[in-house]
Amino acid sequence: MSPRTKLQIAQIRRESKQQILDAALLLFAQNGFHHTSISEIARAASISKGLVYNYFESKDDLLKQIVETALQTGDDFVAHHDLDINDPLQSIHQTIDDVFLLVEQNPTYWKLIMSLSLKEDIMHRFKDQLEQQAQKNLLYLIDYFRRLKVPEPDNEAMLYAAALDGIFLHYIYAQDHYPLLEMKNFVKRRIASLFNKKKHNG
Amino acid sequence: MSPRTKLQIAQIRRESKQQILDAALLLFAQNGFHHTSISEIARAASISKGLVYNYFESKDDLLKQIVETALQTGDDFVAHHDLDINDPLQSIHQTIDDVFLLVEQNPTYWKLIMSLSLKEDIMHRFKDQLEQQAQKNLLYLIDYFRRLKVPEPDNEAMLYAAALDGIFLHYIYAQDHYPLLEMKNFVKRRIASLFNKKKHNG
Amino acid sequence: MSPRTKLQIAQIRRESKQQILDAALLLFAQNGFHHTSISEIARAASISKGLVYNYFESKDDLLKQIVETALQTGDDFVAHHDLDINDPLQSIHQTIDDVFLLVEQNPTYWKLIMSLSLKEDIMHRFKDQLEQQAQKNLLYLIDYFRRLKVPEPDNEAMLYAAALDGIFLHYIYAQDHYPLLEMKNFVKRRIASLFNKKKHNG
Amino acid sequence: MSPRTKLQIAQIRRESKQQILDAALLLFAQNGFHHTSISEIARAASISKGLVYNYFESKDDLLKQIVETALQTGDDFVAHHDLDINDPLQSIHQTIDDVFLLVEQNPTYWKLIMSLSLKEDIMHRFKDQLEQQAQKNLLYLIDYFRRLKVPEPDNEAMLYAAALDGIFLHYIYAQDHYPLLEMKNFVKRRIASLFNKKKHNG
DNA sequence: AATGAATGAGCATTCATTCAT
DNA sequence: CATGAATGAATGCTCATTCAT
Repeated sequence: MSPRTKLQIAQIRRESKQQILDAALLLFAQNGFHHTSISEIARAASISKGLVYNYFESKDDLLKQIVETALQTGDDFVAHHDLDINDPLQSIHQTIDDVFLLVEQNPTYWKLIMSLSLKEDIMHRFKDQLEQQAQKNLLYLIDYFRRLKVPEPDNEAMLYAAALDGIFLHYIYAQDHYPLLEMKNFVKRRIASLFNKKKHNG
Repeated sequence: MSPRTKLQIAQIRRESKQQILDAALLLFAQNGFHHTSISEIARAASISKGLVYNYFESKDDLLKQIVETALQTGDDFVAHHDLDINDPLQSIHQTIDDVFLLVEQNPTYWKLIMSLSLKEDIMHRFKDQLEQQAQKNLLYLIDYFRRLKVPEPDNEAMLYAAALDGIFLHYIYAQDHYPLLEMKNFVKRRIASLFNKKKHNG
Repeated sequence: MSPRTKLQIAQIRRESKQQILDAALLLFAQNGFHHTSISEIARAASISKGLVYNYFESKDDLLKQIVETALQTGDDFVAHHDLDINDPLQSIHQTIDDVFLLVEQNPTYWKLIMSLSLKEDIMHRFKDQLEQQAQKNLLYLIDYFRRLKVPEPDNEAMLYAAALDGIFLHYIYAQDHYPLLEMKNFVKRRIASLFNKKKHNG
Repeated sequence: MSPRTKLQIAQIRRESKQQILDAALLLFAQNGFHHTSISEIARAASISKGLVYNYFESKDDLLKQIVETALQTGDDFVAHHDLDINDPLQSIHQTIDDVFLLVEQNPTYWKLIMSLSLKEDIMHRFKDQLEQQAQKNLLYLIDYFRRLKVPEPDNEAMLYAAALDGIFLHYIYAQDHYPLLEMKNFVKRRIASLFNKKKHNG
């Protein structure tokens, strides 16, 4: 009789919206933005086509919200490292653990971001944000390496940044076959060896 | 108005086809496959829309031939290394020079390939070929490292393979701002240091 | 929380319905029937979308009731003239005053009616009613002119009927810039001159 | 074998475009702009939906070209009167003949223009042009009346302008039943009587 | 070999209407 | 009486592809 309470409505909205976001993320990552129709998303989310527009202004807006969620996750991850001020090697190891965890737990997100990051028509809106975040991460890495007295901290940082992105690219491409854990540990060992070598030489 | 000879016709065909391929590659890389219409390609190639279908069965076929050209270039590049059998470090340096040159000279190709490599709907036809080629390159690298007595040649090779792809990813993304030459030299130095360290320790 | 009396409910219904009608009239006249959505009407009436359907069977029904109200106003206006039987010139002047007043006081209604009157898909339901009313008004005018011994009362009546509609059309189109009062007085003067000329000639 | 000549293509294009324009004009005038779908237009023109977009950028552009044709016809009509400088009464009669002819010959155009002229969402683009044209015509009329020594030339002109638009409105609304010829002659007679009265009084 | 008119399937988006609460 | 989530038909528009010339 009486209409639903605001709480109930908010709950319904949150659930429906999440259903759409989940379905869209999966399909965008799997088939690409342009090869995913609103109809497909609706079908995958078990709702009607029209309902999508109750929650998102447009297909572009839907993508935007997905990408922003992904980038926000990355931002949160970086923010949490502001507090690490002690042992740099420890910090790097922690960072590596975190970033691998991030990718392992949300491979679909990162697949989408990587896939989109090369499509300029779609990503020019996010390019600035993406670059800033990458730059921020790079500066942390450089700082760590500098404190570890690594001889060429800038180059070393860029190399490892590239290596990590390359690893994730290969992981996403090969999905199940890739020895992600093995690579993580190897990267940590290699970085430790940089440090050890310096220590021994000093 | 004398009829063209078969040779002339073949020549015209080859040139027209190449014009289309060039225009399509540029536009696909610039604007994405789905955002490039046959009309645009025809206009860019200064021919009519209909003529495209005299040379290519479909838009997909056009893409396929572009990708195959790119992959063939990579194959040729690998094939040429079958002959290197002497100093492994020299070989690695040569390989690195070659692969950087390849990317520098055809950034558009690699941008397209990288962009497409994550779009399963488009690339599933090329995935096997791409993986085989990557695997082949990886095996060479492992072999080089093994001969250099690097302790974990498999991991080291995978790391550098990832690093190279990561560098190219960053280069393609940042285009003009990226210190590609600096990174090339740094990679070479780092690999040399792997070797030197071993030598000194041995 | 005591249940509302039937009277209260009827009161609420009447008020809600009027709110919807007012909002719809304004929006239909402002933006056109097809460019006004039920959502907009509901928002403008500060009620929910669904509630509109408690009062009106459909969007078409809503329009129908608005148009009928407008036509009823016209009918009432004509009916009130049944009683005028004395001085025809006086009657005509009175009629002109009334009809100008009607338009001045409800420009929105007449704008909507005029706008709709040419859209056959919408108005075919009202066309008969509209024509009958126009015919009735025309007959009054003819009768007045006949009693004033105007030489061609039929043509003269049709001319002035057209002139009035033309004036209202221009007024609605130009809205604020139109000298409606000036035209009203001029029309009255012209009609008086018809009469005077006859009188003098006679 | 050989492709069509440019002349043939231009011919085909002209014919197809005219087919679309004719069908669209009819349907827009009959059912209104918003109630006419591109599919309907295509069906009425016996062509495919997509072909419409080979000739018009959008549905709006199609409307624009129709309206512009109509307005151009009106412009041409006005322009042709620049040359009349002699007997004002003769000029007015000629003008009236012309404008009635214009409407009689293209009732569909004028129906559309009148119907649209009250839909602000559609016509705001043409409003300026329409008003300028109306103003120009009005000034001619005022000038004629002034030269005829009519006492209130401005008001008289506005009245007759309104009367003419009202007549056309009624004609378009009643289509076949309206005594357009009779009204034309009556208007001419009335205007002549204005003149005669003056002459006799003078 | 070459042209471009013509087709029609496919897609994003809107919106009147329904209905569970 | 009242709400707004949900539906799905309809529409403007794009574009790969075909085909007559």
